[in-house]
Amino acid sequence: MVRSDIIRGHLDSIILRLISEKDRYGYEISQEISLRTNNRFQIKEATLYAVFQRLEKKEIIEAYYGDVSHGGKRKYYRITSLGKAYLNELVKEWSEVKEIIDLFMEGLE
Amino acid sequence: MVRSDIIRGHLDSIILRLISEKDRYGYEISQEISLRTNNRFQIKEATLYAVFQRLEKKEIIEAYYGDVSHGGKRKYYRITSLGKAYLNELVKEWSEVKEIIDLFMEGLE
DNA sequence: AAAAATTACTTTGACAGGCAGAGTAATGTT
DNA sequence: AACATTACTCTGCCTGTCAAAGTAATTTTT
Repeated sequence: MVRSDIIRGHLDSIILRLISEKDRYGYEISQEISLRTNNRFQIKEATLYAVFQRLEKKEIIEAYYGDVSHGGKRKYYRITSLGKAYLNELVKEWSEVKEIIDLFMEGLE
Repeated sequence: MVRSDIIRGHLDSIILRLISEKDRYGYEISQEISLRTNNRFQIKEATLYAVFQRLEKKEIIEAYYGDVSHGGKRKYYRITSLGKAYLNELVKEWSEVKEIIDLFMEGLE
């Protein structure tokens, strides 16, 4: 399990990416992250919903209620056009961050 | 300039790596980071000295005073054997973090 | 030689992201 | 009925980073 304070700051990217594939609800995203990372990383509930609030406030995502299938009512999120642009920036930023940190980690692997 | 909250959590690695090359003092590290990253990233003074305190407390680095050359007295840091082991862990962790985040950033570049 | 710039470190207080823990509510399973 | 699971919300705390202000010595400029 990867420490979450090392992923810190990249949660927006991860969540946005998943929402950009298709509209999703919180619980689904949480499970999808565990699944794709093979349980090497799990997002905490409190964190996930905090991210939603932040992104919604910035109009990067928007919410609508879906049907109640099983369990509580699902709140779906879709990415806005602003959000798509933002995600694009994040992707570029990530490749720059990788370069920079690699500069210092090289020769130690 | 890369946002520093995206580098957050990797400062220990960057600083430790530089100290592991040879004993260094704060100001030197700050300049070395700017230099190596070509000013794409600059560490803030307050942050740098906070990192030193944290690492010293955990016995990952240790300090000694060097000669006063120009400006204030230099406080040098050396990496301890505990620190070397820790740095090793950080390097491994970094490659895992890269893998995980890349999982979500793929197909968007 | 006084003034300004640079080198070098420290401390305080604030902010933001992440999280534990507790709670609400509906549905499915035993 | 009791329990497990799905699903979301809220409060209060912790930690890392940073702006701002300060101390102090040396070098450069005027």
